[in-house]
Amino acid sequence: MAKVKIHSKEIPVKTIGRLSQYRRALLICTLKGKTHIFSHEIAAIQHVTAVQVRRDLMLIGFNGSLKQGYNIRNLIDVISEILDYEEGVNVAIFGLGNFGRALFNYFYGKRSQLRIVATFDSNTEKIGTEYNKVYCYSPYRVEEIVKKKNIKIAILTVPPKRALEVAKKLVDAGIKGILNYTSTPIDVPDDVFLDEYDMITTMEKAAFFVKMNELKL
Amino acid sequence: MAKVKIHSKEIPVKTIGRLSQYRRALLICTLKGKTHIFSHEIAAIQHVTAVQVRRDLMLIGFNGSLKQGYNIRNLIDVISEILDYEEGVNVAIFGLGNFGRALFNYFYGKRSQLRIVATFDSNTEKIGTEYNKVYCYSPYRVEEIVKKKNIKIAILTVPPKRALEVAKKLVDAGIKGILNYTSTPIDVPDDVFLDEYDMITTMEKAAFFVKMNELKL
DNA sequence: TAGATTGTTAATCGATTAACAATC
DNA sequence: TAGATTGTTAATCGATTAACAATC
Repeated sequence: MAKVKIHSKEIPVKTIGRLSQYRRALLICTLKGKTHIFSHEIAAIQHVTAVQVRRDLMLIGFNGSLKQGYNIRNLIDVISEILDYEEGVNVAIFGLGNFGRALFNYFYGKRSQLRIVATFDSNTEKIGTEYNKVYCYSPYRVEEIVKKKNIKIAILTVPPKRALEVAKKLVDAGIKGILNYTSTPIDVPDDVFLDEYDMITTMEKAAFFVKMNELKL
Repeated sequence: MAKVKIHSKEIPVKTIGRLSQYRRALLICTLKGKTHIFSHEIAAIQHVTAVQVRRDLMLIGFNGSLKQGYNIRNLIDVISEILDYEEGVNVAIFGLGNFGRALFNYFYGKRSQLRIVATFDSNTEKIGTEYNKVYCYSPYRVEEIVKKKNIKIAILTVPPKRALEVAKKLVDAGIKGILNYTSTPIDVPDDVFLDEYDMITTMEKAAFFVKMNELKL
């Protein structure tokens, strides 16, 4: 899934990601009372080029004016219409360890669009308790709860060894998007969105670059 | 910085990331007593293609045999020689909130190569305390401590509003790699490694895909 | 030999950037 | 008019994939 159709135009997935970033920058601008913005101003906030911004906006069919640039309020609305899901999306966290809890807090209350409605953990001491008023279920109940609560997106923070097995269970239960934060790569069917972020790899890359830079000097 | 030179060959940054993943898969294989592995087997563990694996290994000049594939032990050694930094790399966490602590625990004791040697937080209740035996410093002491402890990599988990200011401070203090987990994009000079992972954007992308998929049905 | 695999070049694909006409 | 900006096409760049000779 590298492209998506909007208004019968093909839009790269990367553009979708940037739209989300643009919107955040724009929201901050409205707080400051700004009503219009130029492409190079958006570019300066996020770090992309002005051409990139214009091209992205072109793809979603949003027009600016030569004198004033883009109307911020309208642009936010157009982006929101593309990105947002009216009723919001229900999310569950699988694995309520440190990382799972951190992600929970990170999202809690921030985005009304994205609601964490359940957590799962295999630790019997956690099962049945509430964390920030959200119930923690046994993994045995994944299928039941995912259906009952209409959970669409799963945040995967279980131990790496259990990642594959849990991912399979999630797909079977009808989950439509998985954010995999374990270090085990997982496979999902084409119609399930998958994002994998592996911190260990990132750190090793960073360390490698530090090393390269030192050798150069 | 899209490419890197190793043995006078240009290697894409993405290959570096994959090498780190390959190594992890290979380490698991050695635990199981395997001594040799085919490109398609490595490909199956991580999710890349066999051609990709062979091409990556070609780039680092590692050869396999037609009968047995690649010697696992040797391959691990070659990858380690490329990625690792003998003396290890010192890392500090900036912002000891939930997320910062989660990352701390995630790394603690796992990678001897990557050592978390300091944390920083502006909360006066945290300053001066130890978290897992690592001291928490005031942000005012960034420059001093970064130099004294030879800290090369910074994990940035401060509140989004403070990201830019802290990042600037880090660069000035001589940090050589920043992993930015705040939702504010930052800019760094060319010689500083930067990885940005924005969870909110990822979640919004996931939600968008869920929506797209539902509309299709 | 037939079959499986490696190593490598060339083709393809996708995304970014350069260039520039049109407009205010 | 000169200068700044948008919108869009074409060129470039980079990474992945296809194709295939060579080898065991």
